[in-house]
Amino acid sequence: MAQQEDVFKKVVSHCKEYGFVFPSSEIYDGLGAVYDYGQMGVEMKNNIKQYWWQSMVLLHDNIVGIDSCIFMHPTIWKASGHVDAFNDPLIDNRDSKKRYRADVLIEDQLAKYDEKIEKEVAKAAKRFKDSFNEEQFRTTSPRVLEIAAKRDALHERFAKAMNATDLEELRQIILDEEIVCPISGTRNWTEVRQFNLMFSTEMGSTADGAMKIYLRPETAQGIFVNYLNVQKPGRMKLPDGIAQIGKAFRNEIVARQFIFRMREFEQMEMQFFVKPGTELDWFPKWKETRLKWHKALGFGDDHYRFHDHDKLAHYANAATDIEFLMPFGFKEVEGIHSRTNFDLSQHEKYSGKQIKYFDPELGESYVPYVIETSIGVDRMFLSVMCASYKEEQLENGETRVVLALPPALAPVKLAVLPLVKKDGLPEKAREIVNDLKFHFNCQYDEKDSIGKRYRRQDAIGTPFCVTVDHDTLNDNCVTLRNRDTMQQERVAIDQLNNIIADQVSLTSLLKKLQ
RNA sequence: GCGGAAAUAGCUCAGUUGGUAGAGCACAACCUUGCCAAGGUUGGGGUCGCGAGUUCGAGCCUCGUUUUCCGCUCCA
Repeated sequence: MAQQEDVFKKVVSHCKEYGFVFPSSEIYDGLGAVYDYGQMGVEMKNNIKQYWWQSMVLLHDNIVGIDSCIFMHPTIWKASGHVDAFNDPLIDNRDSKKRYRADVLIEDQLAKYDEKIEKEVAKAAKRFKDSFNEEQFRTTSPRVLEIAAKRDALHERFAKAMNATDLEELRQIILDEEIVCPISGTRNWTEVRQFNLMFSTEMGSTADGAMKIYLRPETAQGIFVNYLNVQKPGRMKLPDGIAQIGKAFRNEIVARQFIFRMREFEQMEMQFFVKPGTELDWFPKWKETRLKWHKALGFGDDHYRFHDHDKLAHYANAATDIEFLMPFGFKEVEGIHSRTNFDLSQHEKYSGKQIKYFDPELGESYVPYVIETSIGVDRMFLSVMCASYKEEQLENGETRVVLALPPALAPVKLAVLPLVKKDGLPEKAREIVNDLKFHFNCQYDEKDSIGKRYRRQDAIGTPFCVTVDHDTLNDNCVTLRNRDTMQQERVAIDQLNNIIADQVSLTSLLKKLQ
């Protein structure tokens, strides 16, 4: 494990050293949990996004894409539940250093009153045996009534405090109820603090006319609110899907582990709309479809597993994660959720507009059910980096650092290298670059020894290198070197595009999905 | 946000009991060489995370602060 985390550290510094990922605003000491992509990183990230987009939109004739805005009407986040659910009142115990949600502590306390009542009932049942009338006992026992009264009073006080988001009152409740920390057993509590996980800003340039709006915490809602806008002009029939790639923002309390959890991140989400009652048939289909997409990258099937949720979110009736084996363990990369008709129904309720699909076969309208696949671009990027980073022992005893990226995801596809920096070889190499640069990303490098240049390309994952030597000037052939095998073969310059383009294109990956 | 550790060149690090910064690699130019991290010469790059304090003098001591890492906590 320690060795594995060591690998993770190496990946992080490799990312910085070779222009993949930098801490944001680094010259100003950085900004917490925000990272920028560099010249290599952006190419690879774009390739990942293309792979996903094409697998969704090109390969499924019933899935289309959209690009909705980060700014959306604030009521959308009330409807989705984010305004309530993303606001957690938290409290720390000073002795155990543990942090709790204040509302959860109080809810536990409420449950304890119920337990007390049940205990009383059980005790009485034991005592009176056959003559015991439970219903009567519950409604008349002074002991039970006293506990119930306390419980109801607490419930009312709690609900009032939550409604008003009165943090001091929440703390006072915890003190009055003498709630103790389950770990330390003490009542040494800090203040209750509100953590709003949504970023907000103001729209409107004058102070009095400004409206508080949020930066979206997920891209999904942009799809839901546009469902009929897309479905109608597309004359789309259920089941149909809408895909979107875009930024989302969450003000995480603790954001760590490099780009695994960032405050500004990018999602690739697809919402698949189905007939009510068929959603649990579609759910396993999408699980398999998505797993296949991951496995096609060739990192090994043992790097993936499903993690089915036992505890479901309020909107879901089935949920699973696709987890990837990172150096720090299996971690969620993608979520697949059966979201029922929760979101569309909520938007009907809050907007007052109908969001129904007219089913021509049934001759009736209904709110579609939704299967969601949601994958984090940055997490995907990190998993690709971690799985590709290798330190190889060579026969001559040296180690070489190589990024064994799937060629379709590699930022640079081909490096063209003149063996020496004279005798017309650089000019010949430039010619090759100028011809092939229209087809894929090429680099030209004439600095340092040929071996060193190969290693530099290995470090950024370039699948192919072409070397121009003196013979090239006569026979128009070059040596083509393979990154993974380090084998070389002599090929004609006019064959290069044919040989390379196919192997580095997304098409080769996408065909595995059929 | 709490506790622990750390912060010196692009990277990895050294820097003695306090005396105004070094190495290797990397980078740039030139020479030599030419198929798997070659050699030589020269050069660029650091107000030692930031701000105070102690001191004649702080990379080093004290306090504060920021960031990162580990643990806790949280995670639609």
